[in-house]
Amino acid sequence: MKKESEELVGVKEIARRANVSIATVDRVLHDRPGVSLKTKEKIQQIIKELNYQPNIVARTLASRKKLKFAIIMPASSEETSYWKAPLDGVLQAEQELRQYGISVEKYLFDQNNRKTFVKQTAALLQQKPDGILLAPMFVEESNQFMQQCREQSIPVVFINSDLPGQSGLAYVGPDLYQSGYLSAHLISYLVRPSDSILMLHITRELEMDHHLLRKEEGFRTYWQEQGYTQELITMHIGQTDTETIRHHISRQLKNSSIRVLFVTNSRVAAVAKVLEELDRTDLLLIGYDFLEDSIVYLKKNVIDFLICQKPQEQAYLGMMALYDKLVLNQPVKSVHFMPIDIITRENYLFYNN
Amino acid sequence: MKKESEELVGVKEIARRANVSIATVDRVLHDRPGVSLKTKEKIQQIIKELNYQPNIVARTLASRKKLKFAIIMPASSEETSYWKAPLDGVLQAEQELRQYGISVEKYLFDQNNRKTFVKQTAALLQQKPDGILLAPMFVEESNQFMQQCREQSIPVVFINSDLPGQSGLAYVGPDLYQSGYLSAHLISYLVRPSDSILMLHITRELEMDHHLLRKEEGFRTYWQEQGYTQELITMHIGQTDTETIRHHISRQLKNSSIRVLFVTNSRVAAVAKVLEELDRTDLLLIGYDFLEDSIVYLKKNVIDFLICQKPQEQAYLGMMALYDKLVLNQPVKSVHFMPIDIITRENYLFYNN
DNA sequence: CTGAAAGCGCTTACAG
DNA sequence: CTGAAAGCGCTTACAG
Repeated sequence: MKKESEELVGVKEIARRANVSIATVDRVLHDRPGVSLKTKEKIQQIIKELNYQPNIVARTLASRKKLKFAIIMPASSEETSYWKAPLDGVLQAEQELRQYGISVEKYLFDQNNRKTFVKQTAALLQQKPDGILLAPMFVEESNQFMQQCREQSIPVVFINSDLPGQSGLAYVGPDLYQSGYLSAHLISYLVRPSDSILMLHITRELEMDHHLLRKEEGFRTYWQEQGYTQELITMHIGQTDTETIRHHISRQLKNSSIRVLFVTNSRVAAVAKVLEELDRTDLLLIGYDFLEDSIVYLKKNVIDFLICQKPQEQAYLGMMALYDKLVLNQPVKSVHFMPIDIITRENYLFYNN
Repeated sequence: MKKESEELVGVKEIARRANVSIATVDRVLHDRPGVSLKTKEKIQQIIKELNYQPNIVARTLASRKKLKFAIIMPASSEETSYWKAPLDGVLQAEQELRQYGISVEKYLFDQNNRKTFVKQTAALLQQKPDGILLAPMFVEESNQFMQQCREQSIPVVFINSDLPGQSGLAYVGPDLYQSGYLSAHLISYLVRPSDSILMLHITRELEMDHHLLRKEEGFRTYWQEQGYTQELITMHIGQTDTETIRHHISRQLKNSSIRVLFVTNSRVAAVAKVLEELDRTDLLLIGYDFLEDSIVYLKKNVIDFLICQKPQEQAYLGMMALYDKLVLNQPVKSVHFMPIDIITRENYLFYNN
């Protein structure tokens, strides 16, 4: 009985019961104007009674509406291939969404050059996309961009990191504080009472530091909560070339009890290279992200742990959030924290970004 | 130009070019009989030239074919709620697949009683499903079941563990050997030279042991490869009640240097309970699976690490493999190993089964 | 404010 | 072996 009624529920049946045409039902369904209040209420009542669920497949086929999504994120670079993964996520989403008539335009910028970001946002807005996926690396410029999106009523989803004080449609990415907190926990198993820990922020753009500093904050909080007394040395290296890194690290290692190095981003591969050259692979090295370079050192046991946050999935889910909102008209979770994955020599083969 | 041609590609255009009706194109598309070889080849040629991609949305809408999937796995029980997660994965898939006309029938059995499995497989086959998701707990009975599925040409996807010597459509689950190997690596960071390790297999059904023994094998291999000399005590506990577990563990702990306990399945929660009662939470405890009970002890720092393999996703992906094969006619990866996740007090909040 | 009709790109009987 | 026609459940002009 229940089944039968379920079979019948469609615009046609609703129209029949309301004594109107399916066009009118469609108007109510989409809250379009041109329906008398009385008819509207009657139809809404029937929709409710029947617990009508629209057939998304039919809707997609009939509506030739083509949506345009735009993404803007850093380009993968010599310096770090991190951004290849999010782009892959975008590509995956694009492929799945293509059959629903959604196209995706990609705008990449140089994460060491905020001007390229501004330029790309301008180009992007000219295309008048229906939804935007944004990796907000530059706080100030991103704020301005958000302002424009708001004016044009274009929903924006953040990935990788959010934008302090701004709320887009959703954020998909790591909880940076917890990420640092976790690292501290992990490291607490590895250090002896007399060891020191060297925490390294390796980045050119100061702006990105709010990112790294959140991790440090989480780390320090854990350390204090636990009452650990090991020395914690923090260091900022403003150049990302091996030369500079080697210089600073070898100096630090000369006269100290450092036994653990914690790199707060994907530059851990560069540190691994340095440690290998210095013949100090005995040290424990922990860092971020699942990059090919890093995996090489993970296999060689130079890097001990990598903390990853599924960059590909971040982008994929971000795109799907736009789809849920814009196509399915579904509510979207405003914050979606990614799992914090710990990668080792043994499980890396099974890690899917 | 390219774009224009892409717009036009559909059965209609193919039919026009081949000078046939779209019905004939459809026949070729689905490799149905009733087309002369000459016509068939001509059409295939055009399909290739045009790089025709069928519109799945239209196809789904037009084809009122209703597929029936069946799943058979253990029921979640008092003893362990592990199987709740895979069922959730099935439910999630069911919801997404419903709109494509796919229904899912669930057959659950008691993992401590192989007769219930046999009974359920019989009931399942009577329904003549188009595809099956199977957690093959009982090797012999599962083999017989597979035989029947083969006779009826029903594709089967394994989850959780595969079936030695049998190949279904696909396997989605952990690489058990690597899982044990990883545990050993993790534990190697935690033990001091004088410590001993207690490895615990807690299970009633001997049959399931091939599962656990694979993990032990991986563990031992790592330990040997690395040349570690710490004592490794293995123990099988055939009852899963707290009483029995306490009895065995307290005996072991009495006179030994044991400092790490490694439980090879989800019964780690019971061990945690015992350790708490014995006031031996100073010991390091590592086990499997993301169960509520275990998380409680993880938070309390009684359990130190949990190794998880996304049971929910296993089932979800298994269902999707059936969909890819049966609906989209796409090739399916015959083995899909899950990532090996390490869960701690700090990252559990961000873990999605 | 409302409805009749065409159409989205396929599949499915049915007729020949 | 092949084709004309109806239909899947919606949306979209268009006419009134």
